[in-house]
Amino acid sequence: MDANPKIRMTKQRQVILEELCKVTSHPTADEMYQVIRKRLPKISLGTVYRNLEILSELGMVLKLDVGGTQKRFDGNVVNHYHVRCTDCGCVGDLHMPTDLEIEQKAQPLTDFQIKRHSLEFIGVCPECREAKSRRVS
Amino acid sequence: MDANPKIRMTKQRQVILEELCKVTSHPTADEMYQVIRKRLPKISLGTVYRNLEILSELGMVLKLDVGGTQKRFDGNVVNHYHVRCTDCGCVGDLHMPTDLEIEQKAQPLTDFQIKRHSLEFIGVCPECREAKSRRVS
DNA sequence: ATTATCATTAGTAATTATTATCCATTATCA
DNA sequence: TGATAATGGATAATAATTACTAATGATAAT
Repeated sequence: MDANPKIRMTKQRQVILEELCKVTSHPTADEMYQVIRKRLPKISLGTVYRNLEILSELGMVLKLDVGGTQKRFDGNVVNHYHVRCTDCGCVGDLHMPTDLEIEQKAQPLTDFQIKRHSLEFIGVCPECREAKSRRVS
Repeated sequence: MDANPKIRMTKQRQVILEELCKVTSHPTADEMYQVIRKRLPKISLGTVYRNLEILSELGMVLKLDVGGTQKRFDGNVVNHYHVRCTDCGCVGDLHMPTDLEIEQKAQPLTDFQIKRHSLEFIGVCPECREAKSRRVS
């Protein structure tokens, strides 16, 4: 294994990147797999995992470590915040300027060397809210 | 299974709560298991998981969904922020007033109903920083 | 006090998400 | 063209967590 291997943009890798950039739903690896399979029926789940990992190492996609059991992926690499639904676990974007000052404010309060921050809002998505109110009435 | 079962403060449950409140290290379930075993050698890992879950549902401890592969637990239920080390994954507290305004600012920008937010700083802990500089020199 | 009930336990099996391995295939470049 | 390295698909392995089960111990009712 070379330290700096030549990256090939294979069909599989390209389709994964394309499909991820198409959506704003922050899919899990398995959700990606289901979508990709429609275009490449022979692709394996391992390939999806491997390529999402590689693409995220290259900085072409974002691997999100938001709450829940599964990692999620984002085709939008520009720094932004997220909202997660407590009920269904879905994740949406929250387009609000990221606060860089807060890292400066936090730095004197810890002996960790702060590199970045991640802010996640937690709430209920419209669909789940709708489902809840229907249950009550 | 009753919808509202009577919960008993068993020895196991109490020791788990005690030991978690003693530390500020935000241990994983397995780390808790290792500590508890010193006092209750016969306890099983499943019991630790089950009780941490129950205690967090009761609001007596906090289940943290910070990055990394394992969930972490916190005996301090007062809302506060955390710092996570990119290298070793350890988690520290960051005692800075939590910003409630930010939820109000974010609300108009999403159709999710925001309940709370979680802010995590990401950096390098003193130990790992030390280890790094030693490797260079 | 005795018994019936029910929460809880330890131990183990099962599940879920992810990563690693193996070998055939394909692309790249000398 | 032929050598070499990257990649893919299939499958096995691993890690973290959850579910299941029979036994145990507390609680409440008689």
